[in-house]
This record gives sequence, C-alpha cells and structure tokens, in this order.
Amino acid sequence: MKDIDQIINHAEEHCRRHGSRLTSKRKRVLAALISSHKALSAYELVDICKATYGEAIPPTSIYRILDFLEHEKLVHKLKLANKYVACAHISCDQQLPQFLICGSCSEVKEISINPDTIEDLQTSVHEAGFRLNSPQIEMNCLCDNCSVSAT
Amino acid sequence: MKDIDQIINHAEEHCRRHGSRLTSKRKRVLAALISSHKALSAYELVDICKATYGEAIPPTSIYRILDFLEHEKLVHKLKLANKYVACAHISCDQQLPQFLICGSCSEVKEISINPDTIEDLQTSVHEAGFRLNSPQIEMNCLCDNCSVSAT
DNA sequence: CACAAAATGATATGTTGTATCATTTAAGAC
DNA sequence: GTCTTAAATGATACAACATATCATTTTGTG
Repeated sequence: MKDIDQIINHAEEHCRRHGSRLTSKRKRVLAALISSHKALSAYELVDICKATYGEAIPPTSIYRILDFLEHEKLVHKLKLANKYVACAHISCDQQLPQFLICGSCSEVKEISINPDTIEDLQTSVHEAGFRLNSPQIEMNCLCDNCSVSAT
Repeated sequence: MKDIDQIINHAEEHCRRHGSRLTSKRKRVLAALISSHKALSAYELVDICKATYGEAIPPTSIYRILDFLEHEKLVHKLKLANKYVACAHISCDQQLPQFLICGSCSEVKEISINPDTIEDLQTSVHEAGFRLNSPQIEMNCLCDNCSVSAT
C-alpha cells in the first residue's frame, strides 16, 4: 500500500506535465478520496473536507474540483452510484477502468477485465450500430462480505 | 414491429399470472414508454401522460408505477441516465439486459451480448471477490447517427 | 353493501447537480 | 516588488431527480 503523500506527489507531477496545477484544495479533495477507499458523493466530500481541515469548500467548488480531477484522470465518476473514486492506478497511468460497486456497503473495486472480454464487448456494441464512448463499465454487485452477512 | 396494444395485452397477462394488476394508469405509463422508443425520465413521463390523456399523474405516482413495472420486469431503469425504458423483450420473457445509451441523443438499444462474454465477465468479477447483482450492464456510447454528425 | 387491501394523490422535503456572477489567488511581465 | 491578467474559488439561486409521510380513492371479496 502506497503512502498517500507519495501518490499525491505523483499526481502533482502528472498535472505539471499536463500544464495544469494541483492546488491545495484539489489536493485535499483527492487526498480525501484516496484515503476513504470508498466512493464518495460530492456532498460527502464537502463534509469530509470540512471535518478534516476545518475550512469548508462549498459544493460548487467541490464539483469543479471533481471535474478537474476527472479530466486529469485522477478520479472516476461512478454514474451508477453518483459518486466519485480516486483512480486506483494514479501511479501507473493505466486507463481501462471497470468498477464493481457493492450495492449494500458501497465498497468499490476497480478491476481489470481480460482485454479479450472487452474486445468481445466492443464487437457486440459495434454490431448494434453503436460505439463505446469509454471502456468504463460499472457493475452493480454485492461484495463477498455483504453476501455472507445477507445469508 | 409488434402492435402496442398487443404488447400491453401480453404484459397484462404476465401480471395476472403473477397475481398483480396492470391498472389503467400503469398501462398508460407502460404504453408511453413503449411508444417513445427512447429512455424517458419520470418527469418526462408526467408530461407525456398529461399531454396524451389530459389527466395528470403526479410524480409520486409515476415513481410508484415505475417501481411496479420494474419489479414486474416490464421496464428497466437505466441508472447511467436516470431514465426508464420499456423492456424490449416483454413478449418473450428474456432476462439478460444490456443497454447501449447514446450520450448525444439518448437513444437506447437493448442488446444481447454473447453469453460466453457475459460468462467471462462473471469470472473476472468473482475473482475480485464480488458477485454480480444482476447481469444488467449499461454502456455509454454514441450511436452511429450521432458519431457521423459529430464528424 | 361493508370491509380490507391495494392503488393513487397531496404535500413537503431531501439529494444531486448546474448556471451565473462576484471575489480571490497566483503566475508572469516589467 | 508590484501590476496585470488569467485561473481558481466563492456565493447565490435554482433545476432535475427522488423519497417520506399521510390522506383519499378504488377495487376485490365475503
């Protein structure tokens, strides 16, 4: 498990190379996401930032910051859950995100599916006359933990 | 292309077998979804029902009716878009929905992906310690129409 | 018909997200 | 260093999506 500061430093470097800036508030939001290990809503991030740093970042700013982080591919938005997660691969620049979201506890796992399977999916999509915007796929799941306790 | 009344009749029979009732308002909502050929939001359905039948069905009722129709598997909720679509297979009871959603024009296509591919997906999910709640998968796409006009 | 259960309606409010304009902050020129 | 300007952040208002709660209406059954 990588130290959070180290990941933040990597992200900062990544931004610098792209000519953008990882400001202190952006860092706070990213750090909050990284350390949560869960998907968080924008308003949850408002609360967490307030609790952690005393000073409140208003919702509009949080949304803008999330847009920025998403654009820099440091954060993914999970549309199934309307929540946000830090990219699991900030430090290695991988780019084919697939997410499993536990419907019970909101745990999120970012996995890498066999590229052949993704290829098959693409084929099916093409045959239907569509094309995939992004290979980001989100799946409603139960994590093993929750499926055990549900029994 | 099946006649809408015929599909509605089939749906009514389906409900009867399950001991539930497809009331006139539920029929209206389902008919609106079937004839739209697009995903519609709950509030769009409020407007359409009002325009089509004169009499308004309030949002709370629309949501309840959508829940009912979803529970009866006559309608799918697309979480990516916060919209609802009539199930393309009402008349044949198929049950493995995968959806392609055009991010530009909201056109929705319900496709059937190769079962082997779905099987592969399931395997990846299991290896990650999760289990799929439902095989419903939604993918952000562009339809060919919109990708042509975007060029 | 009378009763109970199911369905629908009314009202209020919660959650997520965006539009608009004002203010603050930071980077580069001089 | 300080001036200028562009980027970032803040404040305010509001739109879209959704649910909680309680009241009323409709429907099936004895």
